[in-house]
Amino acid sequence: MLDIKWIRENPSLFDAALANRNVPPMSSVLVEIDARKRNVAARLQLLQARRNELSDLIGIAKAQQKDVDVLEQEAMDVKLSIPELEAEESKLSAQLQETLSVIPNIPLTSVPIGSDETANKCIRVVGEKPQFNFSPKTHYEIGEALGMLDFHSAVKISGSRFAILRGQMAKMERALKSFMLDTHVKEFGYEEINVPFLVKQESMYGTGQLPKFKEDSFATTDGRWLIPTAEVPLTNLVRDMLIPLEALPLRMTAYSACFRSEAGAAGRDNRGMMRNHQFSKVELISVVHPDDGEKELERMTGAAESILQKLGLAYRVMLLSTGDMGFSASKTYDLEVWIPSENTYREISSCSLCGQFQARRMSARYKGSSEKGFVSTLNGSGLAIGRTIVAILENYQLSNGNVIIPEALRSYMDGMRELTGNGS
RNA sequence: GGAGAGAUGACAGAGCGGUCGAUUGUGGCGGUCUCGAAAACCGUUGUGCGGGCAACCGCACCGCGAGUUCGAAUCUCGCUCUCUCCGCCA
Repeated sequence: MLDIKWIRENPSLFDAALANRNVPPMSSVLVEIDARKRNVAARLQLLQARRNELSDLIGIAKAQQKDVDVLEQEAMDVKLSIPELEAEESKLSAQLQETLSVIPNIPLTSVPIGSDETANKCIRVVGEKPQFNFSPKTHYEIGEALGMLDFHSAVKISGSRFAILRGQMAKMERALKSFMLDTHVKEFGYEEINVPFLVKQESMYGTGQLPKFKEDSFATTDGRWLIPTAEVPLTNLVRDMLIPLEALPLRMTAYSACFRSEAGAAGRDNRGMMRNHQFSKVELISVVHPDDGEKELERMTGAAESILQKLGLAYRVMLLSTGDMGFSASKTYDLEVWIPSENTYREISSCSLCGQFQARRMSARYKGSSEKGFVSTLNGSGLAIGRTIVAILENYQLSNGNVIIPEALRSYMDGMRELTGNGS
């Protein structure tokens, strides 16, 4: 949610920013609604003021046992003209609110301008791509050959776009979860949190999934939503809170399953575990003073990168262009990991600064001795576990079909050095 | 699922239908005292919106939504949520 006051004062800046996000200009509509609303409110308030004044006078007159007929008559007249204006005002407020709630965040000036991902800017390329003296297989070929990735059973049980991990690979998923959480807690000072995977509508609204993107997520029969990311429950921890300035920054990390309908993804990544309805992810959340957002984004991105570095995976950091960013973001770095079978980099983490956009939606504020305001929120994957497994399988594959387990993970896997397809 | 209790300011906790936007305590801020600190004492301290250069003024807000009334935190109804007890259950 953007600040209508800011839009009112900077209509052309606002429209220019929207244009960069492929959204048509909206300032004139918004300013118009806002002006009408304030006009109605001003008239309403005059009537209310008179009504309150008359009520006080009646109270005083009655206490003095004076005649109140004239006063009561005027009070009655005033009273009757109020409801119409009230209805008008709440209608305009709702209209303003609805219009604002589907407008995306404004990109920071450091974000490259462009209409889609082709305008994204590569910030750095890190790590060594593996060299193979054979043609590298896809992760699903490797996993199925090892008997550890079972898509047939997944289809039988749940349908397409699910995966079942078995044996050593199931263990690896569990190891990755612990490894990532431990790293973020011990090295980067995040608090480990265990969150619900079902949330209320208000929570989805707070982080920006609703009302605009309801077709992207799954709803339950009792009106709750399956979280598409742990960002939702984690960030909503500060909803309706007034946080003491000295408590900032808040840094939290959580593992969760994530559920996405992938409604618009027909035909993309149909095979394997790149794009499933359910996947595992370790999420990072920061809540900071609004001045500290960009600095914190760098820090958070660094934390996510450290996982890739420890796992020895080659990756690059992309600064997303204005046209490729998510709804709530004002600046986003994607981490893209090297995928040998596709001979390309694929997204494995997305770290976004949302500024005060989410905080305004969910009323998350901070208060210091001499200042107060909406906090700034950030979220980032650290990392998507399913895609991390994909990357490990492909980058560490051997010609005999086995897969080397990255050293950083071995202590979490009873010292195991390779996925062999034998035993569990 | 059954029965009961409750939702008030950052937190705790009062509040006969008429200066109640709200007593009080804690916390915060400022000060007195002190070499300094603690304690004690004094003062101050809600949020949002609108108007004004400003001092300031107005409106709304005591879970949410309706209603009664000239006037509602206080009365009525509906909803939501929380808590306690019983039952069931991982």
